Amino acid sequence: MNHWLVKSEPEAYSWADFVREGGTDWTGVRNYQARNNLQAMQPGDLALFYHSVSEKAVVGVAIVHAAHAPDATAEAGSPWVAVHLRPHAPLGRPVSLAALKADERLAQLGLLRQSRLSVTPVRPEEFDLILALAEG
DNA sequence: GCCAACGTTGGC
DNA sequence: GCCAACGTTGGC
Repeated sequence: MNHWLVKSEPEAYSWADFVREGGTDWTGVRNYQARNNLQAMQPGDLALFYHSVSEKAVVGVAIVHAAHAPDATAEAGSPWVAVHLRPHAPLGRPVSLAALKADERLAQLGLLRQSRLSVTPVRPEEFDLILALAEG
């Protein structure tokens, strides 16, 4: 099983929206590197859900419910794909960007190394550590 | 509001 | 194929 981190601006689509809807097609990714990550996702993979810009914190865990399919919001024949994500669990408490940066064990975290990439892989030990930080 | 990072576009 | 210009993202 692989682990991931997906970003969303809460003003555009928040964890609360995600929970309310019970899941969503993760559409709108228009970057090849992020698309490649979407294509590598398999059902059962877990993804940290990060609120960018206004909140800057990991707030929950999503689970990949369906592997990639063409992004219905893109033109037919375009290379863009979406996966279907469902809520898996909220975090006990959000883990802020500052907290991620402050932990030297997360120095290689994709989010920190390439802050603009909207879908990044997360190493299992990084994933577990972030969950542990959320437990306080 | 500013700016750094970075991806894309287009002229040459 | 190179690179300058430009647009977008997202942290500060």
